[in-house]
Amino acid sequence: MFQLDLKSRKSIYEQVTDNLKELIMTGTLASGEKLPSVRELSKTITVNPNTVQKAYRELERQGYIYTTSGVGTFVADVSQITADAHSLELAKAALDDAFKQLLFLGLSYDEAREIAGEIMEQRRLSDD
Amino acid sequence: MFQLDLKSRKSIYEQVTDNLKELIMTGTLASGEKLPSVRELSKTITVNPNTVQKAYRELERQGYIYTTSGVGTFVADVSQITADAHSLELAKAALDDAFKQLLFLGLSYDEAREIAGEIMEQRRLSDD
Amino acid sequence: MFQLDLKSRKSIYEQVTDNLKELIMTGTLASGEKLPSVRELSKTITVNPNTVQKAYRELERQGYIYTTSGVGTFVADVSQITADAHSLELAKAALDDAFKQLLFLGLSYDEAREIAGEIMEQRRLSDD
Amino acid sequence: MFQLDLKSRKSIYEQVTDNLKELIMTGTLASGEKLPSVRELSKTITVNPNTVQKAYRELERQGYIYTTSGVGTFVADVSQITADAHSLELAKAALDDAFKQLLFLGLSYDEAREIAGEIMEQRRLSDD
DNA sequence: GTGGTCTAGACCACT
DNA sequence: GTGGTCTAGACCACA
Repeated sequence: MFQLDLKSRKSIYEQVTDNLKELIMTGTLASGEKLPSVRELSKTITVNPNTVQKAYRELERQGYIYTTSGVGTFVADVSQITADAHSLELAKAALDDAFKQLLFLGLSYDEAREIAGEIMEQRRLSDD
Repeated sequence: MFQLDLKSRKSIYEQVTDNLKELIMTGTLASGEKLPSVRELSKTITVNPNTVQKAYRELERQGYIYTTSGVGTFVADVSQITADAHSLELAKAALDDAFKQLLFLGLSYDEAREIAGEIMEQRRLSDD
Repeated sequence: MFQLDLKSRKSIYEQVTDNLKELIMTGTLASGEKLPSVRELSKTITVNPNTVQKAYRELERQGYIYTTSGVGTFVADVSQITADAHSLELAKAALDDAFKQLLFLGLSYDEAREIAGEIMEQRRLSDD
Repeated sequence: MFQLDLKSRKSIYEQVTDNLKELIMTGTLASGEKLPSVRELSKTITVNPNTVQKAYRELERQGYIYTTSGVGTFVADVSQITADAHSLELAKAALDDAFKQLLFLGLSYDEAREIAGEIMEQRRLSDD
């Protein structure tokens, strides 16, 4: 389930965040479902509890989960999630950047476009 | 020319690297052309010389520029640049990540795909 | 362990890099083992932390070590290391150069060849 | 004749020195023969005169050439050149270093040894 | 003038 | 605690 790469330049909490976000958005973690506790998850994936904590906080801030104090953390109703302008701009910039990376690697525009197409195609089934 | 954002998550030297890479790959800086000296550029963009140097070094390592000791730094023959497997994987992962960001923002697959298409289309003209 | 020569033409960070590379490739530092922290090593060998960092960064780029953010630096799986064409050419050129030096010192071809043989023989035991 | 690589990390004066040394040691420039003047050579190979000057000084210091003031620079009797202990140690260290580079690139000992053998074999004909 | 290295000291994000 | 970045200022070799 969880794909953590300690050798990656991405910080661990970010990887945890992304993993959970993916599980939520693909419905593997259903709306209203209870998430494992911080301590539990940190044991499962052998990561510092503070790191998991930070991931949970981040997801809550972004509206993907919510916490009922003393009870636990639960998956929010993701159908309500809507792109705020700021996050959208960030995501667009990230995509532009990534595409630029492909181009600047020496690929032709068409090659880069095809590779991008393949990558996005693989996301078609797993989402939405 | 140079777009530096001190608040960005991207480090300064990385932004300098990317800016120069873009200028080189779009031909604004022609092959063989002399780059501004480290000190000169550092003054122009009001950044520490060490930071500029780090960017230059990175670009040299990646084959975009070369240095003649005591003379200066020059744009390499970018037509020879070829994507090594490792960098290609990184770029692909970055693109996948960025596309995921779009999807997880609540956009439908088709919406995300269209936005991505527009972004990439804008890169068609500026590059080869 | 560490042989640093401040008078050498080789820069310090390069000497640190080479020293560590040798320790890694000979197995003295085992795969997965934690390297001393940048600050720690810098104290041990009385060198500025930035210098050590530069060495670590270089080793990471070359695949000998990897970093887990906030945790530390570790020895990578060196059995996976494979010579890229560019580095191989550089190494070959360096060897050709060194052998030329011997010849140009006035030694006969056979003398130079014998000396070279002895030097390389001494590397047989310490490496795989 | 002259192989200069401005993109190389080797300084230019060093490359000039090595080139001349090779021409001398292979007999292409015979003992007693007059070398081109500094200004002349600097024009021929389009290099700063100071750089050529430095190369000549270095060669003179090492005994490969001698200058008769006002007359010109001449090739010395290289059969008399004999390896001083210090230079020999330096050359040996360089060779050891280069061979280590090969090994640390992931090559097996035997592979490295074979590559080294090929490189040195190519020097057999051109020298001595 | 050029790039390259080193030190000292500071700040940051992450675990 | 960890690594990563940045600044300031200095020194060096090379052209």
